Amino acid sequence: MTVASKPDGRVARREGTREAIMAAATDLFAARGVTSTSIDDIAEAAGIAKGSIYYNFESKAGLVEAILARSSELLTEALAKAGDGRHGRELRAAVVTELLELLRAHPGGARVLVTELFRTERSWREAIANWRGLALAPLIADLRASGVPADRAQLRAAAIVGATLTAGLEWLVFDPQLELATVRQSVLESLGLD
Amino acid sequence: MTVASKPDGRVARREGTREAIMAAATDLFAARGVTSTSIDDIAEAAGIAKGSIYYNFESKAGLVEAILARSSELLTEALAKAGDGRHGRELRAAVVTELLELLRAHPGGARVLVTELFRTERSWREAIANWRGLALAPLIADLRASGVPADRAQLRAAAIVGATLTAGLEWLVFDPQLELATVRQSVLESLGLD
DNA sequence: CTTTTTGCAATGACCGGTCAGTTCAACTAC
DNA sequence: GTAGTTGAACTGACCGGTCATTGCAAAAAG
Repeated sequence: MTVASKPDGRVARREGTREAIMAAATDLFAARGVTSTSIDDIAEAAGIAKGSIYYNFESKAGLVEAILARSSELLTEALAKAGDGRHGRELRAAVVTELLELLRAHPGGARVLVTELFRTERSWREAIANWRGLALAPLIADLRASGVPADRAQLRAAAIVGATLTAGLEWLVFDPQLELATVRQSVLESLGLD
Repeated sequence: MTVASKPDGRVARREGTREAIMAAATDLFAARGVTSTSIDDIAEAAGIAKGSIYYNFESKAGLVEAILARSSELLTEALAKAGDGRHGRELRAAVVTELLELLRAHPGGARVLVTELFRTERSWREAIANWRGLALAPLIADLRASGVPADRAQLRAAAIVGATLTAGLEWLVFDPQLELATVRQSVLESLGLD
């Protein structure tokens, strides 16, 4: 082996630290909030030195943006996958399923995203707004294709995603022993999609 | 006068200061988050002295709890009113209407409540959990009366309230020019209650 | 194969600034 | 007189960001 790719073990090392930092930061941000989490807290939780955080990220805001960017990317992929080849109720049901699976795989990222979604005086506000538009695009497009006017489609998309995220967080934060299928079924019933 | 109650105009004066502090703090907390808002910011925004905040509230955490308590109280009242004498789909539709009206009247409080809802390492976490159970009680009770098992009723209540709050915040934060009726109709359609 | 060099990655003590909370003497409305 | 308010001054803890220094893996030289 070894013919093809990565010749340098250093990039792997650095990638490892970046990953450890982001993972630790995501969990702490989710539990305490961004501002209540210090860089020292993150360094300690990640088991690396404070300086390494600033070696790998420009600033605390940069770290937050990197985390939000990845969460948004995953969200966009999930909704794109749900929309692929589906329409109407079937598509909306797939959105619920994909979102819950994503939520289970990355609960911390979702919590950070949700808490930052409606903040108006944060440096990364604009970035979030853009990503949200991108992520919701497939769902909104399908609603519009079904004859729903633009502003209403936006609201309905928000309601569908909001219902799923809220029930999903309720599940993961307060009743993590429940099965995904149970949660899925409940959300579908709530949305009249069962 | 003076027979029955108010013996002193000073309590009204003090109530005014308390109100001004809570109003200013709520707006700032909603936009920037609790930890990113300083006591000096609040005093300046409220047009009162810093000392008055500590005369009227025990601490910053105490102020936050007072705000969350009032928001939760309003939420409980709204859901109780929606549940009064109604059942099934009619009740759930009334929940949507009451919540949106409450949201329009107190957008800041709702935003603070939502962002703190899923935090797990805050001093007021327990208080929020209790208030939430209390507020959702009428909705959950009706779902259970319709034959939904306990854990599912909890999830469905979360989904219904989550859908309404998410769409409602979308409305107030990003499209405040829309009519309440439009938002209401969109949420009802999303929940299959139209 | 062994030794030396190179430069990326990681470190943690440190600095300047911020903020919650305290104190208090003067002032105001009742 | 007294409950409530003011605003400035102060403290001590904490926090984001910096930087001189060290560690270390790979490349170059022998």
